[in-house]
Amino acid sequence: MFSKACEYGIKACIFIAINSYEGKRVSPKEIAEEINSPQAFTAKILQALVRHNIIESVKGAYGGFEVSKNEIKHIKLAQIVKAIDGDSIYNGCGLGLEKCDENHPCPVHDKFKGVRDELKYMLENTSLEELALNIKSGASFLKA
Amino acid sequence: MFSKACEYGIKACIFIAINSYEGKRVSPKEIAEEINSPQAFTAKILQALVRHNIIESVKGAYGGFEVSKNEIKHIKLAQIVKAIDGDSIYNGCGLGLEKCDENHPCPVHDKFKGVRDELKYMLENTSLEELALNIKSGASFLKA
DNA sequence: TATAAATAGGATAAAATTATCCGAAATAAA
DNA sequence: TTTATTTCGGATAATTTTATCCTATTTATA
Repeated sequence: MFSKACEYGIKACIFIAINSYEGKRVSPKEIAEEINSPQAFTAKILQALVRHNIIESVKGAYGGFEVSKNEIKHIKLAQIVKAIDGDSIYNGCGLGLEKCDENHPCPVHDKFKGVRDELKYMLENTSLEELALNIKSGASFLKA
Repeated sequence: MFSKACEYGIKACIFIAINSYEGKRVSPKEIAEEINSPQAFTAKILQALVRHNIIESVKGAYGGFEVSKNEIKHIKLAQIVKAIDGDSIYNGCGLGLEKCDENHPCPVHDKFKGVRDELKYMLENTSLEELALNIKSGASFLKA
């Protein structure tokens, strides 16, 4: 469904958000440990998220990654997914046709529409806040 | 969503089904042309589909790939997808956790449930027959 | 039985994704 | 201003996925 990079990106954002609530910046090292991901690879993904203005980084001593406390509730899963995997999950054809739309549908076009729309709705309506709070309360987990 | 191999596999099955209705066997060459895929790679996927008893192959002169006419309506997309991509699309965690279930859910576990169930329902209830008939009638297309 | 036409399958190669390493640049604090 | 800390970014490597090539094997027909 999502690439590894995207999975790491989502989990990283959640962990960063949790710490940002408490005014704490976190390093790629801490993040990688907490979400069980390769550190250097995770760092690359964090860079991409910074470039897409989803999270912020502060260089130098006492630096790290954070996300604006006010933004946490406004950041949706869709933004993170789009930043890392692009929008093929929304717009791409289920069978990989270059051109696939109502006028020239692939064999599963209509069948997929419902699934895709539900996925899209879910991604666009799930906020980082919601996911972070569930981790904090122990209702969900970032690693096995 | 699906791997390239799986996309090719689904399209190949549809084309084979269409021809099997008319008692015609088809070669990897014809298939690849019709579904716009690399021929040798497609041939490998056909072999896998044969091993999974989804399609049949006949070696030698006048041979080719076919699917039993009576089976076409009973073959579901789910079988093809499972044969090629495995069942990670059903059972795998959306965020890649080794262990992710009701008791130890990843952050998006519940959110994903609906999407995954709908996808599963769709794959299990869409028959090769239905897809093949839509291609025959010109309602959908195997390539752009 | 010989021949031509097909699939089967092993060995590689190319491309994309995932992952690692290391030095440069930035920054806070001593 | 120096130092320690930390992100940035380029280069490279490993792995997986996708793709190609070539030979062996099978089979219908002449």
